[in-house]
Amino acid sequence: MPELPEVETVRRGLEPTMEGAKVLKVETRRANLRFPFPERFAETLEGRTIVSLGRRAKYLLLYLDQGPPLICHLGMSGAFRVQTEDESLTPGLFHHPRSKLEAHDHVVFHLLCRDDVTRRVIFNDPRRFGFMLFATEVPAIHPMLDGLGVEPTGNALDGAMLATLFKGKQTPLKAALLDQTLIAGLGNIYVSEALWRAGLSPRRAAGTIAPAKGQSSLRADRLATAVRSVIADAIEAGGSSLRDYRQADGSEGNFQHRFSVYDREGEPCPKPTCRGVITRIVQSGRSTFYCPVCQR
DNA sequence: CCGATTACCTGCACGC
DNA sequence: TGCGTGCAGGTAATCG
Repeated sequence: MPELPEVETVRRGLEPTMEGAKVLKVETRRANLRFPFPERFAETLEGRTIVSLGRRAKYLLLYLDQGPPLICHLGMSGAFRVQTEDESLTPGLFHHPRSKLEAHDHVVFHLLCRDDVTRRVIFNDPRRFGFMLFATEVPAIHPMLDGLGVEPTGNALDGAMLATLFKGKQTPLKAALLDQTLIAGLGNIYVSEALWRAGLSPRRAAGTIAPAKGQSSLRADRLATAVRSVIADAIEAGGSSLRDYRQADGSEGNFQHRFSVYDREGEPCPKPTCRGVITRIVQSGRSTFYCPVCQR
């Protein structure tokens, strides 16, 4: 489900509830998600105060007043929702620990929030590709985070850096952009969108965006700009809501209405002067959407 | 080492 | 209505 913009939206959505909250109790309703929960998962969290919420690529980080941060990954279908005690508990079931839980609610955090109200933050993940692990150090060192590439937020990623990262690579641009060790946070949707904005074919060999000797790095510059802009636009729109994905407050993101090519097979290319038709191809087992006319 | 494929899981849309 | 098939935003293990 969530690529970087969705995880950032989740982080911002949870922040008012979780930042400064004390963890009263943690329930896990099965032994594992993608991986087993860490040893003493609940006990380690209970009694702690959540100092702040961070994000690295598609990883959500809960910084605690003591001990290493909790690393959360939403996988394909993970989502958080917040319940306030008053509205969540059915009369007659007051304080019943299982009230209002739904299928695939795997983790329940009982929190005493800064405003002195008790709330529950519930992690739901039908496919269970998500996971929760403790970092081994503060701020957030973990094998899972080692080797992650540059964030496509901010200004660090520019044409020169992209050209260097992709230099000599024969692999298609689609695969190179999905490689989290190069750029961290892009997923299947935003790779298609960024390549359309850049006017570059997903099939083009990644190494060929580098400028020839003495030439300007036009392609690399265009691609870097496209990646940064699509990520920034998607964050600003609150991410994309597909299928069952919702923001933590229950509202939907808006960016799915602004897809130029993703899931638009057969539609005309939205580029004003282009007569192309959006085409779906499969690359390394996953759908890519692009316009074969204006993306070269 | 590299890149491509498969596995992990459930739900849903679709065709018959 | 039911059943089989394919597909879905993730990463990691395996294969050549």
